[in-house]
Amino acid sequence: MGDTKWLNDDEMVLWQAFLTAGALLDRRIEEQLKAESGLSHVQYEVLVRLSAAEGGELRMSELAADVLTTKSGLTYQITQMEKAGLVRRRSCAADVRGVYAVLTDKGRARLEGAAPGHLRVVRAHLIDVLSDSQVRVMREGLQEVVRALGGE
Amino acid sequence: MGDTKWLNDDEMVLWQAFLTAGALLDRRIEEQLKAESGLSHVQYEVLVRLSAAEGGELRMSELAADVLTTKSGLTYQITQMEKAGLVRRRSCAADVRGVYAVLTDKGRARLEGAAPGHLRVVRAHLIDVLSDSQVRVMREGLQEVVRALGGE
DNA sequence: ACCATGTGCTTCAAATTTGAACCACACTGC
DNA sequence: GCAGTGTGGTTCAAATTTGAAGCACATGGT
Repeated sequence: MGDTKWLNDDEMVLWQAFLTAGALLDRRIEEQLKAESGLSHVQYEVLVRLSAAEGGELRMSELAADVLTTKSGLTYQITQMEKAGLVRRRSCAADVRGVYAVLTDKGRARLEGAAPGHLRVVRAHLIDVLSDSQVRVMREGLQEVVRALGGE
Repeated sequence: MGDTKWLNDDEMVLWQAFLTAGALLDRRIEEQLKAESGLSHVQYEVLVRLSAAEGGELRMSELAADVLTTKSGLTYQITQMEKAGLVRRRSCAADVRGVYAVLTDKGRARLEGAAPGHLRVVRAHLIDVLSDSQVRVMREGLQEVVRALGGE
């Protein structure tokens, strides 16, 4: 199979910036969230998804897919969060194997406490450094990338 | 400290797509690299940086910064890679505390073997799904984000 | 009803990551 | 010279992630 198509300068820089931005931003978010609310980013995302869902509950598998983690990874996190009282498990009536993760009042409160600070970080380092048109173009580009990766 | 400035639709979608694209792409890369070359993404990046450096060697701290990992994280990886013969350590003449990570021939060969496959994944899921103008805008936008995060 | 196969979640051990010590040395100013 | 502070790397234990099994049940076809 033939020659490798290397990246040109723009492409190279884009790829590098994509990796760097992702890593640094994640780092900041992780720090901020842990310091200010005692949550990891995954846990925060779990709370977000649950609070947005009907009745504040979701099946484990769906939640795992939503927060982009593995099944076993989610099992671990939900166990932690259950110990912390942010979430509880409820078994599914229709399917005995099924499990719902349910947001508790404490969980919802924690999310509400954490959201503003989290938002500030996302704004400060991502959204607010971009112009409206950059936001639009990047939104479309990234959606395309997600599509290419089979993210629905 | 007043009200929280929430994200509008475009911003929300951008942020979500950014997270999703990053996570999914990383997953693909990790799989592909491990399957085809027995490397993790971090290890691949280490090889890339070393091969690009003068004499194929870099100080541990600089390398850690380059590949966006922590000092202890790099120590661990370099130890693994040293066992695999991809890299070796050399102590620094000027500063007794200093350590260089040095690329071995085997390491360079491994990188050369891995690069084409890796490139293909990056192209297939990121670069080639974007138009030239999207690449330019996203490059600039992401560089701005990196700057905002203090990535030099 | 029954078997074969698939699903949903958990469990397990191994690999990796994290962050806080820690050690040995470099450097600065006194 | 030398105390005080900073740096470069490593070490350590704890937390998390990963992927392969495993388990118990659901489902479709016969």
